Amino acid sequence: MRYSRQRELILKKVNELNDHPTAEEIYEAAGKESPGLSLGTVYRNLNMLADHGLVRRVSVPGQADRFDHTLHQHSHRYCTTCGCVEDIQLDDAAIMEIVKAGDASAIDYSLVVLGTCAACQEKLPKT
Amino acid sequence: MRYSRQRELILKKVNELNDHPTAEEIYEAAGKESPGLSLGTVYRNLNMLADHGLVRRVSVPGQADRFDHTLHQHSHRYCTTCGCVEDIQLDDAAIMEIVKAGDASAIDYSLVVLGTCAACQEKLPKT
DNA sequence: CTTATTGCAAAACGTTTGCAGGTTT
DNA sequence: AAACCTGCAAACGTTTTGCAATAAG
Repeated sequence: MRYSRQRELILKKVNELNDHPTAEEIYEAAGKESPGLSLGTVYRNLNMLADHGLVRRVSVPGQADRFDHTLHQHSHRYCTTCGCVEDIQLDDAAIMEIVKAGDASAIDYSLVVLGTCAACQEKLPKT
Repeated sequence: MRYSRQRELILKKVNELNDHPTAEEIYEAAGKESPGLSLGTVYRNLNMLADHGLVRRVSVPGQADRFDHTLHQHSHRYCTTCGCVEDIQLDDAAIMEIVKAGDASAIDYSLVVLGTCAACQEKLPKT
């Protein structure tokens, strides 16, 4: 992979926007710093970076893919109220064990939990 | 939800095609039995059926959604070689426990394992 | 008779791709 | 100079939507 200004910028933005930006959001953010940047380039680079393990792709059912600067295996919660995506801390090693018990060929897994984020839980008090 | 011939047929096809058909595949199959059926109607009905819990939507990263007649919680394997999707038997209760431990708000989860299906493992012997 | 549902076609959406020109090595 | 990367725009596959016509209750 040859160096390019655009790729460096895109990677920087994925790290800066440490929520889980979509390609579109990365495009917006990076475009301010590099006018003329094209959305196609953002997609091409995100794919390359993901292939090389420099960012993680987070696929949320029914949504645009998101990109995560955190590289180690971890799971996500999709908030069914506001639609945000956040990292959640699960015992991923234990899950991987269960997964391997059911399918020895497993090399990875993607786990998205449906739930409610902290912010939305406050807004919907059920005291 | 009012009765409709098309909806009944679509539900029947999801049950008959007990692999994990996409909307397109259901459209093909149902179209033979009901010429003039439109793809839009298939999508509308699959959404309705899924909302009412009569079918399950299976979202596989980067692919068209698939629909599953099996209603209870269960996980899937996406074969990284041939791209097929199959049910896998995991200890889902144990996973749900781990999930709830990490996120008390969890109401459901979607777990897709990346691995190799039985057919592909035979074709790639590593004896 | 009222309202849900249909077929159709157009469009929305996220993403990929072909190409000609520019950049990196 | 060769290979890679870019911007642009067109195309892609999937899914949703507006509409007038039809079917269900």
